[in-house]
Amino acid sequence: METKDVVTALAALAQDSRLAIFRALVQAGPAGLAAGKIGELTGIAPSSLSFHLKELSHAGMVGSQQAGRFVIYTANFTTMNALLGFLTENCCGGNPCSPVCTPACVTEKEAT
Amino acid sequence: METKDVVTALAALAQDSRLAIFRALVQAGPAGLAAGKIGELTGIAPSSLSFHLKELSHAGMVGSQQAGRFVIYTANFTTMNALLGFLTENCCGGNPCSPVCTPACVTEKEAT
DNA sequence: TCCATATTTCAATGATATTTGAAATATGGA
DNA sequence: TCCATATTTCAAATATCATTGAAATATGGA
Repeated sequence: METKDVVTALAALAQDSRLAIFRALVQAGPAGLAAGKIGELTGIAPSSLSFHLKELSHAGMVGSQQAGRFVIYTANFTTMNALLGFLTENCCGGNPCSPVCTPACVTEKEAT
Repeated sequence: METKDVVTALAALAQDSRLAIFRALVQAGPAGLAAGKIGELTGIAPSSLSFHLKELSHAGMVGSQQAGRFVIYTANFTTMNALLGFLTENCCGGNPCSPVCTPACVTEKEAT
Protein backbone atom coordinates (compact mmCIF):
# COMPACT_ATOMS: atom_id res chain seq x y z
CA MET A 1 0.00 0.00 0.00
CA GLU A 2 1.45 3.33 -1.01
CA THR A 3 1.61 6.41 1.15
CA LYS A 4 -0.70 8.28 -1.18
CA ASP A 5 -3.34 5.59 -0.85
CA VAL A 6 -2.96 5.49 2.90
CA VAL A 7 -3.57 9.22 3.18
CA THR A 8 -6.63 8.82 0.98
CA ALA A 9 -7.95 5.96 3.10
CA LEU A 10 -7.33 7.81 6.35
CA ALA A 11 -8.93 10.96 4.99
CA ALA A 12 -11.94 8.93 3.99
CA LEU A 13 -12.40 7.76 7.55
CA ALA A 14 -11.47 11.04 9.21
CA GLN A 15 -14.91 12.57 9.03
CA ASP A 16 -17.93 12.13 11.28
CA SER A 17 -20.42 11.07 8.65
CA ARG A 18 -18.04 8.74 6.86
CA LEU A 19 -16.77 7.11 10.02
CA ALA A 20 -20.38 6.47 11.05
CA ILE A 21 -21.11 4.98 7.64
CA PHE A 22 -18.04 2.81 7.69
CA ARG A 23 -18.69 1.53 11.18
CA ALA A 24 -22.25 0.66 10.28
CA LEU A 25 -20.91 -1.35 7.36
CA VAL A 26 -18.25 -3.05 9.47
CA GLN A 27 -20.90 -4.08 11.94
CA ALA A 28 -23.23 -5.20 9.18
CA GLY A 29 -20.52 -7.54 7.95
CA PRO A 30 -20.19 -9.06 4.48
CA ALA A 31 -23.93 -8.80 3.82
CA GLY A 32 -23.61 -5.03 3.70
CA LEU A 33 -26.38 -2.45 3.72
CA ALA A 34 -28.46 -0.66 1.11
CA ALA A 35 -27.70 3.04 0.71
CA GLY A 36 -31.12 3.97 2.03
CA LYS A 37 -30.66 1.82 5.09
CA ILE A 38 -27.36 3.55 5.81
CA GLY A 39 -29.09 6.90 5.55
CA GLU A 40 -31.72 5.68 7.94
CA LEU A 41 -29.18 4.45 10.47
CA THR A 42 -26.99 7.51 10.35
CA GLY A 43 -29.46 10.30 9.68
CA ILE A 44 -27.43 11.60 6.76
CA ALA A 45 -29.37 13.30 3.94
CA PRO A 46 -29.44 11.39 0.62
CA SER A 47 -27.27 13.71 -1.44
CA SER A 48 -24.75 14.07 1.34
CA LEU A 49 -24.75 10.33 1.87
CA SER A 50 -24.11 9.72 -1.78
CA PHE A 51 -21.18 12.11 -1.69
CA HIS A 52 -19.62 10.35 1.28
CA LEU A 53 -20.21 6.88 -0.11
CA LYS A 54 -18.36 7.91 -3.20
CA GLU A 55 -15.48 9.22 -1.12
CA LEU A 56 -15.27 5.95 0.75
CA SER A 57 -15.54 4.05 -2.48
CA HIS A 58 -12.77 6.03 -4.18
CA ALA A 59 -10.60 5.38 -1.17
CA GLY A 60 -11.25 1.67 -1.49
CA MET A 61 -12.80 1.47 1.94
CA VAL A 62 -16.15 0.23 0.65
CA GLY A 63 -17.47 -1.65 -2.32
CA SER A 64 -20.94 -1.68 -3.84
CA GLN A 65 -23.20 -3.81 -5.96
CA GLN A 66 -26.52 -3.19 -7.58
CA ALA A 67 -29.38 -5.32 -6.28
CA GLY A 68 -32.60 -4.44 -8.00
CA ARG A 69 -33.46 -0.88 -7.13
CA PHE A 70 -31.04 -0.94 -4.24
CA VAL A 71 -27.31 -0.42 -4.11
CA ILE A 72 -25.71 -2.56 -1.46
CA TYR A 73 -22.55 -1.22 0.13
CA THR A 74 -20.05 -3.34 2.02
CA ALA A 75 -16.95 -2.53 4.02
CA ASN A 76 -13.69 -3.52 2.35
CA PHE A 77 -11.90 -5.47 5.05
CA THR A 78 -8.87 -6.13 2.92
CA THR A 79 -8.13 -2.44 2.52
CA MET A 80 -8.75 -1.85 6.18
CA ASN A 81 -6.26 -4.51 7.18
CA ALA A 82 -3.68 -3.12 4.79
CA LEU A 83 -4.21 0.27 6.37
CA LEU A 84 -3.71 -1.04 9.89
CA GLY A 85 -0.58 -2.84 8.80
CA PHE A 86 0.89 0.23 7.18
CA LEU A 87 0.62 2.33 10.29
CA THR A 88 2.75 -0.04 12.30
CA GLU A 89 5.21 -0.83 9.55
CA ASN A 90 8.87 -0.78 10.52
CA CYS A 91 7.89 0.02 14.06
CA CYS A 92 11.00 0.94 16.07
CA GLY A 93 13.18 0.42 13.02
CA GLY A 94 12.21 -3.23 12.86
CA ASN A 95 13.88 -3.98 16.17
CA PRO A 96 12.09 -5.83 18.94
CA CYS A 97 10.47 -3.19 21.05
CA SER A 98 7.64 -4.80 22.97
CA PRO A 99 5.70 -4.04 24.93
CA VAL A 100 6.07 -0.33 24.41
CA CYS A 101 5.09 -0.20 20.79
CA THR A 102 3.86 -3.65 19.92
CA PRO A 103 0.47 -3.10 18.35
CA ALA A 104 -1.46 -6.16 19.39
CA CYS A 105 -0.06 -8.50 16.79
CA VAL A 106 -0.19 -6.58 13.58
CA THR A 107 3.60 -6.70 13.52
CA GLU A 108 3.43 -10.44 13.25
CA LYS A 109 1.44 -10.16 10.07
CA GLU A 110 3.38 -9.13 7.05
CA ALA A 111 3.69 -5.40 6.62
CA THR A 112 3.63 -4.42 2.98
CA MET B 1 -12.04 5.85 22.78
CA GLU B 2 -14.86 8.10 21.64
CA THR B 3 -15.91 8.67 18.07
CA LYS B 4 -14.95 12.31 18.28
CA ASP B 5 -11.42 11.40 19.34
CA VAL B 6 -11.14 8.79 16.63
CA VAL B 7 -12.05 11.31 13.95
CA THR B 8 -9.46 13.68 15.39
CA ALA B 9 -6.81 10.98 15.41
CA LEU B 10 -7.60 9.88 11.87
CA ALA B 11 -7.63 13.46 10.64
CA ALA B 12 -4.25 13.97 12.24
CA LEU B 13 -2.81 11.11 10.23
CA ALA B 14 -4.72 11.84 7.03
CA GLN B 15 -2.25 14.33 5.66
CA ASP B 16 0.99 13.82 3.76
CA SER B 17 3.25 15.80 6.02
CA ARG B 18 1.77 14.46 9.23
CA LEU B 19 1.77 10.86 8.08
CA ALA B 20 5.44 11.23 7.16
CA ILE B 21 6.18 12.74 10.57
CA PHE B 22 4.29 10.04 12.39
CA ARG B 23 5.93 7.23 10.49
CA ALA B 24 9.36 8.67 11.16
CA LEU B 25 8.51 8.68 14.85
CA VAL B 26 7.11 5.15 14.76
CA GLN B 27 10.30 3.97 13.13
CA ALA B 28 12.43 5.91 15.57
CA GLY B 29 10.73 4.09 18.42
CA PRO B 30 10.53 5.16 22.06
CA ALA B 31 13.67 7.27 21.81
CA GLY B 32 11.85 9.68 19.54
CA LEU B 33 13.30 12.49 17.46
CA ALA B 34 14.04 16.17 17.96
CA ALA B 35 11.81 18.55 16.01
CA GLY B 36 14.73 19.70 13.91
CA LYS B 37 15.65 16.15 13.03
CA ILE B 38 12.10 15.49 11.89
CA GLY B 39 12.26 18.54 9.68
CA GLU B 40 15.52 17.29 8.25
CA LEU B 41 14.13 13.83 7.52
CA THR B 42 10.89 15.02 5.99
CA GLY B 43 11.88 18.28 4.34
CA ILE B 44 9.07 20.18 6.01
CA ALA B 45 9.68 23.88 6.76
CA PRO B 46 10.01 24.75 10.46
CA SER B 47 6.79 26.71 10.88
CA SER B 48 4.81 24.16 8.95
CA LEU B 49 6.41 21.38 10.93
CA SER B 50 5.51 23.04 14.19
CA PHE B 51 1.92 23.37 13.04
CA HIS B 52 1.69 19.70 12.16
CA LEU B 53 3.39 18.54 15.34
CA LYS B 54 0.81 20.45 17.30
CA GLU B 55 -1.98 18.83 15.34
CA LEU B 56 -0.55 15.40 16.06
CA SER B 57 -0.05 16.32 19.67
CA HIS B 58 -3.62 17.60 20.11
CA ALA B 59 -4.86 14.38 18.59
CA GLY B 60 -2.83 12.42 21.11
CA MET B 61 -0.80 10.73 18.40
CA VAL B 62 2.52 12.07 19.64
CA GLY B 63 4.00 13.28 22.89
CA SER B 64 6.89 15.63 23.52
CA GLN B 65 9.46 16.50 26.12
CA GLN B 66 11.96 19.27 26.43
CA ALA B 67 15.60 18.21 26.36
CA GLY B 68 17.88 21.18 26.60
CA ARG B 69 17.37 23.29 23.53
CA PHE B 70 15.65 20.43 21.77
CA VAL B 71 12.10 19.19 21.92
CA ILE B 72 11.94 15.45 21.55
CA TYR B 73 8.79 14.05 19.98
CA THR B 74 7.69 10.44 20.30
CA ALA B 75 4.86 8.44 18.75
CA ASN B 76 2.08 7.54 21.15
CA PHE B 77 1.67 3.83 20.61
CA THR B 78 -1.14 3.55 23.12
CA THR B 79 -3.35 5.91 21.17
CA MET B 80 -2.46 4.23 17.94
CA ASN B 81 -3.47 0.83 19.27
CA ALA B 82 -6.75 2.23 20.58
CA LEU B 83 -7.37 3.65 17.14
CA LEU B 84 -6.75 0.34 15.41
CA GLY B 85 -9.04 -1.40 17.87
CA PHE B 86 -11.84 1.07 17.35
CA LEU B 87 -11.94 0.58 13.62
CA THR B 88 -12.61 -3.13 13.95
CA GLU B 89 -14.93 -2.89 16.93
CA ASN B 90 -18.11 -4.93 16.71
CA CYS B 91 -16.99 -6.29 13.39
CA CYS B 92 -19.87 -8.18 11.76
CA GLY B 93 -22.10 -7.46 14.73
CA GLY B 94 -19.80 -9.38 17.02
CA ASN B 95 -20.49 -12.65 15.27
CA PRO B 96 -17.70 -14.91 14.11
CA CYS B 97 -16.97 -13.89 10.56
CA SER B 98 -13.44 -14.98 9.78
CA PRO B 99 -11.65 -14.97 7.58
CA VAL B 100 -13.48 -12.33 5.64
CA CYS B 101 -13.23 -9.54 8.15
CA THR B 102 -10.87 -10.75 10.81
CA PRO B 103 -8.29 -8.01 11.13
CA ALA B 104 -5.11 -9.88 11.97
CA CYS B 105 -5.73 -10.29 15.65
CA VAL B 106 -6.95 -6.95 16.85
CA THR B 107 -10.29 -8.58 17.59
CA GLU B 108 -8.63 -10.74 20.18
CA LYS B 109 -7.50 -7.69 22.07
CA GLU B 110 -10.19 -5.93 24.01
CA ALA B 111 -12.10 -3.43 21.97
CA THR B 112 -13.10 -0.42 24.01
C1' DT C 1 -46.40 2.89 -20.65
C1' DC C 2 -46.78 5.31 -16.29
C1' DC C 3 -45.77 5.86 -11.49
C1' DA C 4 -43.39 5.49 -7.18
C1' DT C 5 -39.13 4.44 -5.09
C1' DA C 6 -33.95 4.50 -4.72
C1' DT C 7 -29.95 6.73 -5.64
C1' DT C 8 -26.87 10.01 -7.83
C1' DT C 9 -25.44 14.45 -9.94
C1' DC C 10 -24.91 19.33 -10.02
C1' DA C 11 -24.02 24.06 -8.54
C1' DA C 12 -23.68 27.20 -4.81
C1' DT C 13 -22.53 28.35 -0.21
C1' DG C 14 -20.08 28.31 3.97
C1' DA C 15 -16.58 26.30 6.75
C1' DT C 16 -11.73 24.32 7.45
C1' DA C 17 -7.13 23.17 6.46
C1' DT C 18 -2.31 24.10 4.62
C1' DT C 19 1.54 26.83 3.60
C1' DT C 20 4.54 30.69 3.90
C1' DG C 21 7.61 34.22 5.83
C1' DA C 22 8.53 37.25 9.44
C1' DA C 23 8.77 37.86 14.13
C1' DA C 24 8.79 36.12 18.86
C1' DT C 25 10.41 33.05 22.50
C1' DA C 26 13.58 30.04 24.91
C1' DT C 27 17.80 27.63 25.79
C1' DG C 28 22.83 26.82 26.40
C1' DG C 29 27.43 28.36 25.83
C1' DA C 30 31.21 31.95 25.13
C1' DT D 1 25.43 39.62 29.14
C1' DC D 2 25.43 38.54 24.29
C1' DC D 3 25.04 35.44 20.52
C1' DA D 4 23.71 31.48 17.88
C1' DT D 5 20.63 27.75 17.67
C1' DA D 6 15.98 25.49 18.23
C1' DT D 7 11.33 25.93 18.09
C1' DT D 8 6.89 28.24 18.14
C1' DT D 9 3.48 31.92 17.08
C1' DC D 10 1.02 34.92 14.08
C1' DA D 11 -1.51 36.75 10.06
C1' DA D 12 -2.57 36.33 5.27
C1' DA D 13 -3.33 33.86 1.06
C1' DT D 14 -4.76 29.78 -1.21
C1' DA D 15 -6.84 25.52 -1.57
C1' DT D 16 -9.92 21.89 -0.24
C1' DC D 17 -13.99 19.92 1.95
C1' DA D 18 -19.02 19.35 3.62
C1' DT D 19 -23.81 20.41 3.20
C1' DT D 20 -27.98 21.63 0.91
C1' DG D 21 -31.90 21.48 -2.33
C1' DA D 22 -33.38 20.78 -6.85
C1' DA D 23 -33.09 18.07 -10.71
C1' DA D 24 -31.64 13.89 -13.16
C1' DT D 25 -31.28 8.89 -13.67
C1' DA D 26 -32.56 4.10 -13.07
C1' DT D 27 -35.25 0.27 -11.53
C1' DG D 28 -39.39 -2.66 -10.68
C1' DG D 29 -44.24 -3.11 -10.54
C1' DA D 30 -49.20 -1.83 -11.76
